Amino acid sequence: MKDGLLTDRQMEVLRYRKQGLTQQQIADIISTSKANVCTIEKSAMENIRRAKETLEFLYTLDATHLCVIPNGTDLFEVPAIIFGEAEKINIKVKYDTISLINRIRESRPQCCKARCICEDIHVYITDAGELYFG
Amino acid sequence: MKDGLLTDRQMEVLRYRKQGLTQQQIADIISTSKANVCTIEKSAMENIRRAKETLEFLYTLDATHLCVIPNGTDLFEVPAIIFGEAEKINIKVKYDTISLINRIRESRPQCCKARCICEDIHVYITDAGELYFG
DNA sequence: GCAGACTTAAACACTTTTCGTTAACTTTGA
DNA sequence: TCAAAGTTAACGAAAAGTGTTTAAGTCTGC
Repeated sequence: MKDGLLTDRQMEVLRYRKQGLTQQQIADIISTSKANVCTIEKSAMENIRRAKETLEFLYTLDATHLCVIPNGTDLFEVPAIIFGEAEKINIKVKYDTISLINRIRESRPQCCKARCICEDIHVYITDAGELYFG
Repeated sequence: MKDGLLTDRQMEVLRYRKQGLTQQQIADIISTSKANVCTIEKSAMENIRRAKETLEFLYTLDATHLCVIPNGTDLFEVPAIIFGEAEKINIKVKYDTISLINRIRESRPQCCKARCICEDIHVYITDAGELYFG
């Protein structure tokens, strides 16, 4: 039973990158070429993308795609967008403005720098008005 | 460039399952054995587990290692340990005692037998006080 | 106990992924 | 413009994942 999608090599490279090392420096440390470090990093990112998409699929199993909150949106404007889209398809969102903002912050902490959404957020909604952020 | 982690076969089976069909019924529809449906479903769940774990790893990348809760610790003593360690580095944990215990139980169910932590748990924390258990 | 639903293990052919090389290419900052 | 950083393409070998089958196993409700 393996753990995640990423191989040891991929995690190793990502950690070094997070520390700010260049591909060449990492290549020296792990004794390979910088081209190889590049491809390892690239396939790691690809795996991360696939992991996200896999969970998106899960949500779509019992929810429908409502809208996308674009990168750069003010967090406080998000509820109005979501309420508007939900109204279009006649679903009542089961959160009020405040608790919706809290849900987003809890659900995607890495997307919320202060009041600014710093990453596109896909919003899914069930018939019952439950929301998912992918 | 493939999309998610799940194969077409795996998504097919999950969709039928969501509709409430038995493995035998699905086997008849897609013309194979029920044992095969079982293994396909199982590997789909395994892939979903791995997708989640992959994203968890991502979070630990921008969090710092706070401490280790040693195997054998009483679950109810954990919050005090974490609050203490976080205070040392001047970060305010964004959970209170009760919700912290719940977070641990949800996040690492296999580590909590009754009130006893039965596996070392590495605790990570972000500047914002968000916690991850690895 | 019995039937139906589900799980498991071993084995097999097949496909995909990974890590690595070399060599040429583009981007970026001073 | 120069050097360092990063990317890309083509290729190979080894490893891992997938879909299948068959046959045996567990678990559950009646």
